[in-house]
Amino acid sequence: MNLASIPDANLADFGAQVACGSCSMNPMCHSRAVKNGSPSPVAFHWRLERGGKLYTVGSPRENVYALRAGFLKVVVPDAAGCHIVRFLLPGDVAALDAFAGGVHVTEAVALEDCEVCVIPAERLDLLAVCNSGVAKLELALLAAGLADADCHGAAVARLTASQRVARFLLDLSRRWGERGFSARRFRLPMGRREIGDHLGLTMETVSRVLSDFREREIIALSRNEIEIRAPDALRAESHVP
Amino acid sequence: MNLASIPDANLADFGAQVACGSCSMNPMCHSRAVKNGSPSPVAFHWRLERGGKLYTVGSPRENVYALRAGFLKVVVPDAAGCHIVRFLLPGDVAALDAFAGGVHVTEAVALEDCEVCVIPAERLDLLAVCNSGVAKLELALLAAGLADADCHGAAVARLTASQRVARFLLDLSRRWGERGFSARRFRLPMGRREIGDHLGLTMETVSRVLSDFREREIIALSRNEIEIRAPDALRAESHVP
DNA sequence: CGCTTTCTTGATGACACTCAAGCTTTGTGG
DNA sequence: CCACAAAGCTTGAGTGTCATCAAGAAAGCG
Repeated sequence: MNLASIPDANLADFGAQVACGSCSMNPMCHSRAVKNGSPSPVAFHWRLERGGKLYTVGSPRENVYALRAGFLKVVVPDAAGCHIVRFLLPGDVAALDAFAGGVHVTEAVALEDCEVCVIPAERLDLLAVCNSGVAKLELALLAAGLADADCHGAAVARLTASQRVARFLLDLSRRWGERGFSARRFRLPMGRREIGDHLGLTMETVSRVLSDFREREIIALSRNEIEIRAPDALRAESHVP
Repeated sequence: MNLASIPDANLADFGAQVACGSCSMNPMCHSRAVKNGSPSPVAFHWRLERGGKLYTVGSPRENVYALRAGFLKVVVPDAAGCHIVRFLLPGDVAALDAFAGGVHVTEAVALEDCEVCVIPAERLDLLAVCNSGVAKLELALLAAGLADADCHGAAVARLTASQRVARFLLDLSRRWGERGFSARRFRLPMGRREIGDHLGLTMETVSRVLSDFREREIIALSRNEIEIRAPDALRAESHVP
């Protein structure tokens, strides 16, 4: 069954559904091979409760997932305190990290109830062999992830706390915007501690920086939601002086 | 011309030549398609002087490179001070970052005189279409790079200066070992400042940590060379207590 | 040999972490 | 519906690690 054929009623209780149009996997779901009768890449959908894990460290590569609704964090349980590698929004793809050794080196945890499109790895491999467009899509997704990771590493290594938080907010804003949602006002599905775990800061520091931005009227905050009042000020804050 | 067919005399002045056997691209050079008469992936070899750039930020995707001799640093010129994303040793592959947008988002600079196998992107794409093993190799290389980047990001975000330096040394040691060189005693082709730019530290801090390790007889140092005297102590130092 | 570059070492200070307490929101059971 | 508990957030005070500034030593290079 293809994504487009899922009746909306099944997802009625999800607020932020992604249109398939802005999903990273979209080109694959609509590839010529699929139209010509190849099995659809999406085997089925899966619900995941808040706190549930899509896959864990060490588990074998079985599926790739397109996040349809909800939010995930991708975690490296390496150091004490668990570093959060990235947050995934609807339309993002998870489980690309097992292409190397056939085993996951990270784990993906639901920040709230999620729904994902499950794409069996075998089926994906089959599609990639038949269709070079799919193979290129895989490469592009991985390369984009690599570029993001490198950029994030650079930021965490060199920037001050305010710069990191400013960047983080701008990044989230951009990604929401790319999906057709408001880039000025959006939900923050992760807690302060999780933002800190992502940016290499403590919960307290994140809270202090956000309070500072609020006092300077750069942002407005309500626990789980944020409004960016002065994007330019935020950009100025995020750059090296 | 294939790698194996290059007479050794051409490379006589390179000390640390990699055996093709330990090159990441090895499976591709010896793929069935190549044996059956497909064009060899390596179009030609290229020399690069110390300080020269293999590719720069914004340049289009033209080639992929296998580092045959010498050392490279991969740099994100994003922040002031230029963050060094990773160092490449002989046998490593460069220029994988342009698969996403078709444009490089990093640049690769030679730490000393280098020789690289130049693999035209078109030829690689062609091979990947014909041979799913090559396609899988590309994916595996990218996924491994992604895992490394995530892991490095986590380390830089959460570890102390000594922990980061210890990890860096152990990582270099492991990689030299994997290539058949001594994992106990090896060259440090990069300067202190460059180590710092990689680890998110200053030159001075790197120097202090190295001096400390030397005083504790964990390592022995001579500017460009290092001997790891107590690997276990280094491992202990690199872990979170 | 003098020059430049790189590395080392010291003193000082800033930024973010730690510890700690109070506050707000969320969830649960009577 | 309220009271209470639990979790998360905010804010403050003190401390430690690492950056900064600065000067001197060692190594490379013409």
